[in-house]
Amino acid sequence: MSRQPTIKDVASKAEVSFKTVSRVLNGEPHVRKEVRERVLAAAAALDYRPNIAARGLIGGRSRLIGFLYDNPNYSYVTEAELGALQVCREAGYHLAVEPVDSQNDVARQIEQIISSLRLDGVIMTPPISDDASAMAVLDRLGVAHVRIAPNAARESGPCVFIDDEAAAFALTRHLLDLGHQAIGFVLGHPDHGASALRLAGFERAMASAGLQAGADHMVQGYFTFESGMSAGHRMLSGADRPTAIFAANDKMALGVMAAARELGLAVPDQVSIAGFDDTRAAQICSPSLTTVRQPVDAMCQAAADMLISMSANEDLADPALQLDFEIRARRSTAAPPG
Amino acid sequence: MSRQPTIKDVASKAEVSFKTVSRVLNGEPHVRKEVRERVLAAAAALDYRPNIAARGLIGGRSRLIGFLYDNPNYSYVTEAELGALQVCREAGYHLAVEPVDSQNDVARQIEQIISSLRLDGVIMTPPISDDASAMAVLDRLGVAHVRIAPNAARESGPCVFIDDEAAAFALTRHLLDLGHQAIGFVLGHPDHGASALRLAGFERAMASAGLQAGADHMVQGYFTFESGMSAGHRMLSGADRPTAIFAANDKMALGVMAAARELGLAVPDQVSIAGFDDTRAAQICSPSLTTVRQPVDAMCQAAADMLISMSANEDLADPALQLDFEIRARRSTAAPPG
DNA sequence: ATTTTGTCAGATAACGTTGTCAGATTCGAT
DNA sequence: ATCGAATCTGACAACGTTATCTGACAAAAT
Repeated sequence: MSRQPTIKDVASKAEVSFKTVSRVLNGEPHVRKEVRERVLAAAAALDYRPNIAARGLIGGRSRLIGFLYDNPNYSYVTEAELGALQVCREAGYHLAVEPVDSQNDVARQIEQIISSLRLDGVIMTPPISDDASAMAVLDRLGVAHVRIAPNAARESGPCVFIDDEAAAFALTRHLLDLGHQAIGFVLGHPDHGASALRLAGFERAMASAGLQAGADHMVQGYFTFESGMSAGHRMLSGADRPTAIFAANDKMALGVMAAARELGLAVPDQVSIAGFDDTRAAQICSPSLTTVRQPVDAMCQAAADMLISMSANEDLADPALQLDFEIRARRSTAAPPG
Repeated sequence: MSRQPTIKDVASKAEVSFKTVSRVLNGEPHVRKEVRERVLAAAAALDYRPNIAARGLIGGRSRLIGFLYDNPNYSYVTEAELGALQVCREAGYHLAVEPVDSQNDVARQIEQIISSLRLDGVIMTPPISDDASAMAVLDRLGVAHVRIAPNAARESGPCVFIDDEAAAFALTRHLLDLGHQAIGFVLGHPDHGASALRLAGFERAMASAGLQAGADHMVQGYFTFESGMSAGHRMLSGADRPTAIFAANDKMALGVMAAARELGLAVPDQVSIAGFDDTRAAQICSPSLTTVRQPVDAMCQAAADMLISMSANEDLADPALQLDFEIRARRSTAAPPG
């Protein structure tokens, strides 16, 4: 276990001052090519790696990006993390993952995380990407941030999103095109910004077909399996049950599917079910679930890219980036019975 | 955006030298109670938080713990992360999450991560907790590490695990107690250490009942849904199909369940299915899956605790910590038909 | 009263890097 | 040859903290 080589070790090996080594390593100009190569060779020979703490101390830049979330959805978080991580690593940055408990004082938690870690920037995933107090803290501390799929205030700062409204519209159209008319909708968690947009897309598609979902075909859910199941029970037990149910996320759709099974209704023969997110479970379940794919990893890749540019004081080409969604039509949807 | 308060700001507010502040904040002795309280009050008033970079620079301790994984299982990783994170935060540490690609040179990747981040310690999750070259690098660099659920060399360093063999034994006993005799087994990924142990537990339980699984009732899987499905097809299409199948993890069990459904076999009436891990999907699926619960979060909490103690140069009470598993008997297992 | 011991507090040096500035060298133009 | 400008290089300070040493003071022992 030998000491890590420092910049001075490289300097003496390359027979230059340690400042010159610093210049070479940071790609600064004014170094002769011959010297540059000598330094590079020495650094490589010693397998030198700069001390991130020392760098952070002087420059204020920690080369650390925070990934903040409060999301019980495992696959979402992991996929998001992976996307961010990939970009970070390529740029020599690292990711500090920090769960936040949005029940308690979010602003305080975030302030703690930021100031103890001196993060260069943070990625805010839903639902905290819509937490106004959290955003206020970030602004006050002057910390760069990119929001993933926020609902409100897309103009007010960098963010990455898909067009939830258009996606919900497209998925509803898919159901309408199959011939469904009585379509139920399970609303998402009221605190998640996307919920309202998905509802709007659903309603617009219905209206475009001259239809309107009845009040008993619109049930509030909370993005959980259980809430989907109870919503499913409620809609499918009624007299005029819908022939298709669109749940605002996959977990609720799986809940609806469980309810259908308990009630002895075949999917998709008697009732079609669709979700939103394209989680792994949507691919695995039986029948596989028709859903909307959000490019979660690409979104977080883009976010990390933006933050790294920002911390290098570059201007962002586009602070509000919209990525494409994709409809994944699978086995859980089919033409209505009769 | 005002500058973060430094230790000197606290010092001048409390009217002591900045070194005294440092003493108070680090809980060092030789500070009068009155002074200590004055300093604490000043620190609180300024909302002072130490600069982690400066600390890391001087002490060599980064207060950063690495969480290394190469595991396609989302829920496992997230739950593990959460457990570690919780402990870290309480102790003022942070977690750097680093996926590793075990296809390529693991040792080199780890060396890069460690030396660029100066991690105080790393948590190694399966399957890399069994990668000998990775362990060799960690030893060489003198980085503290705790392995989660390793197979090999439990004596050779700190680790946390459950008794996979006993758990597989207990679950197999559960099937035997229900009256099953023809029990199939889907083996885990050969690179994961737990696979061999789970197989051993299964075989011991079978032997204890005077039984032995035939070769066509033992199929190699790879911990994926797809491998489980193909294994299920193979076992359930044969002439003497088993009345119960025990898959070495939940994903494969779900695959077996899908295969059963495709073959028109009712679960659990015609065939019982059991898994291992108690993933979220095991609770959600229909019928819900009988499985073994590993306390993944508790395991990682313990690992983080151990690393923090180690970085404070404390001795570990027990470098090889065994936690308890739990059998979750659910709806996917029942008495055999007939 | 004087010495010894112990407790408390401060001054100063380090940690490894980047920023600032000044000095040295090279080159082209007079 | 001589100067000016550009290019290159190095010395030194700075970042915010902890470690080490040294000094001041009080209490206890002579």
